[in-house]
Amino acid sequence: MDERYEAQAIEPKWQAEWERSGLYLTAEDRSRPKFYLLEMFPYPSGEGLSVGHLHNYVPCDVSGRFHRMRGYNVLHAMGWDAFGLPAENDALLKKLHPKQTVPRYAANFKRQLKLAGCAYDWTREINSSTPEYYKWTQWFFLLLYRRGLAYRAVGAQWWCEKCLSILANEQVIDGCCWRHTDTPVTKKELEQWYFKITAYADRLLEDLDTIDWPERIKLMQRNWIGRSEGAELSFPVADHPGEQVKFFTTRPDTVFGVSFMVLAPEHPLVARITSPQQRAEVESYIAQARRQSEIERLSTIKEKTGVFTGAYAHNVFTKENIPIWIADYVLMGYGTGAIMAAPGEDQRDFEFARKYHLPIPRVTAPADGSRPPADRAYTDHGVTVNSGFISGMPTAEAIAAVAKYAQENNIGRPTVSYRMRDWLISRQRYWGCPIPIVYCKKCGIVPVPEDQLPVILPDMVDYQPSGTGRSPLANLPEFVNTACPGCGGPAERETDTMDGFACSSWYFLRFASPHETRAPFDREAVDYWLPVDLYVGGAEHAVMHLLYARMWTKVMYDAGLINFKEPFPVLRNQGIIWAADGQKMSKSKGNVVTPDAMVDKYGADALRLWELFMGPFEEPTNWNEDGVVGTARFLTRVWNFVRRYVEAGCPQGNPGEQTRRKTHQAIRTATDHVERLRFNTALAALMDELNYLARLEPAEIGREAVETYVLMLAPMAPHIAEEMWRALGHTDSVHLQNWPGFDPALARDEVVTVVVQINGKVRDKLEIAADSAEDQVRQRALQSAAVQRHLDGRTPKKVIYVPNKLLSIVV
RNA sequence: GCGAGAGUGGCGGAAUGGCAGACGCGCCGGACUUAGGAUCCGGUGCCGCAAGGCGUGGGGGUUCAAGUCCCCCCUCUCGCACCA
Repeated sequence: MDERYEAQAIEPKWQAEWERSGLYLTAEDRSRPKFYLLEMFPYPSGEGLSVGHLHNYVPCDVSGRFHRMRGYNVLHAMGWDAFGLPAENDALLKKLHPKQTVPRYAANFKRQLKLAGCAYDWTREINSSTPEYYKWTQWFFLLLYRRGLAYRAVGAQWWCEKCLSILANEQVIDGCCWRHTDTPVTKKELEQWYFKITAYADRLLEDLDTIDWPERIKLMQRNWIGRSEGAELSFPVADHPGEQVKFFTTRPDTVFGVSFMVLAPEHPLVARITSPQQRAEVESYIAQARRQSEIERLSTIKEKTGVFTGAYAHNVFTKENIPIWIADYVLMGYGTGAIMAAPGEDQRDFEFARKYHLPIPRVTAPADGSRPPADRAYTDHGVTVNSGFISGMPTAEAIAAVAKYAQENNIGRPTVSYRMRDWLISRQRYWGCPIPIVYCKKCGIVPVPEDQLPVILPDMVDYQPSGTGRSPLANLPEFVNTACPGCGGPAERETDTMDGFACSSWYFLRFASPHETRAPFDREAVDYWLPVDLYVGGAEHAVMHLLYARMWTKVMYDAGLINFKEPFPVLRNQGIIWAADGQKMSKSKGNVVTPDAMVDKYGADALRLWELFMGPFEEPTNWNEDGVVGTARFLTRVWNFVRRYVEAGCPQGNPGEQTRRKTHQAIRTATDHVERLRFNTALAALMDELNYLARLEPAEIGREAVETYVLMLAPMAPHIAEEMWRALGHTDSVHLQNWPGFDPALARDEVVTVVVQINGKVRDKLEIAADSAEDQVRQRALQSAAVQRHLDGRTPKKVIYVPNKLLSIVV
């Protein structure tokens, strides 16, 4: 071993050697237990990886290496989420083609991951923008189509002026585009393809209970799905025979308190029922609502506004005619776009009724007999009053009674409503997976037959989005014009491409058999490897990728393609690493720290250790380069410790009892903490052990302590561990060894410190043989001078003994 | 507004209701050095010469014992935000 630890000298050497020997290739030994470790599919951006990104990749790498040493067959592979708007927007900005930029960026990511010593089986690398991959994305589209889960519909949809494309609901954040957070989305009327994710709403909701995910993420999905039970009812419109207002309510028990109705301004009924006198006012209100941005419209602070249509609905329960209004607090996108207003029991309706002097009947009274508050709605459950046949019923009973009555009298039925809408997947952009559909005048919508897949994304020089609502592919006659697969006659191809999230909805299956050409995956390989044992990624995908991938998995399950219902039974979110200034790391802010710079300065192992040590894996924290100095220093100390031992001739040694105990305790702690992804404290345990061992002589340390130390360091600092392992005389890689086990008997403390408290204050500490009897401990304590001083002659009233920990005396 | 999470030394952070501050950074002192952003040794929550006292956002409570459990309040982060 060299006298000085030089990371730059040993790291490239071992990386080359591991690659040469195929150390990280996945073993296809299906007799062993498997461990499928996966990080979320990264989009390889032109900025490259920062030390922030590594806070995901390094800990995962440690977990993978750890599991490999524990005897698992580990699948850990990497690929690129290369299709989609981010890649295309970047290429447009740089006046290049994504076909050039994507491979270049991906290669850079790969180089950086290797630089950091992350162990992937690169023979399994995938790229969603290659025909070998997107052929199967198209195949899945057809699977969904066949199963009635892909359909075309016209509707007003979210449009981003910067993306020049339609977006899915999930991709609109605070009224802005998820990729352009300063750009409010607008609505555009287009015919689009949808995936029927709502058909899976209940299962997506229920199965959340079966998976081990952060509660926060589960909650976000539950809220996003937004299931609510209630009833759909309808009231006839007075003087408009045949017209009805259909509405959804979660509180059918309040129907007797309904004093007006409200429609969304876009509701189709508005045009048909508005009276001539009200027409001008109604139309101007609709125009104004349309002009408002989504943010303005959804602002809850804003005072509610609305306009009377001049029409009345007949409340079939009270037999009264009630006015129909339009107001923008009613959303066309939820329920039926119409509500019954029960101002006594709904705060929004209450505010609206107050403003426009509409009646506020009270039909729910608090169960305790008190009066409902006068200045607001009473929204809690209670007892129904002033409500005909349901008067006197508790709210829950009244809800059921009205739903039953409605059904029996053809007024409505109990129903469930969801906040989640179907997933809109059409994108009017070039850089995406072509939708495998053909339009024929004679046959209509015709799916491209499987044997004609993939529909190749043609090369295009001029691929700028047009903004017309059609993809640039529409400008390529040789792409558009085709023969109908059904009748052979002239037909046109679909020119929209798929949302990039389609590609990432099945990629986790592809890693099991990445080169399979006859199917998206090999069934046997998937049966062995899937589902993913540990999935790690950022929380920002809570309602996008994670929801979509779950849906596709359920579709595949239903189709009998796979035997599991959830793709990611265990999910963890790594904490975000902010820049040193507390802001997001970004090129534009000039605060990005690259792994390249850190490796250059301190070495990959030191960088890796700091990524692990800087804080709990799942907690966010700020980047602080000073910490890398600390872990680099630690590695130097390890180096010198092992070097001293090697230079002493690697003595078997005769370690004392305490040294052996320290060693076995360190193994116990490190094993437990790495298992639970508590890398910071696992490393602290190793540092602590080094502090103890480093002051001993080589013969006192002995081979067991040194070797287990190097083995435990191996997943975290693979290069230095390999170098030291070889220096200890081994010819095979440290990464092929077993993780050390510990002997609980050896790890057990023989002598423990028992704290003596008097009235809750620590007055003395006793060194006592472990598991001493209480009597002995008590006797020892009473002999203590400090204890006697503080007892001051008083007799103990009560004594509590916690074995091996504490003796608490109360006087 | 609603929901979730968090608040511990100068800093990052440790602590199944049982010695608060492990481990590291920084800082102070020392050793070795021509030199130090190298290495090694010691110290380092606050007040106090000491004995001791005080300390986990603030206030109350439960307990022999509270960073940890309960109630109220403050601050920060995230998510949702007229979903009928």
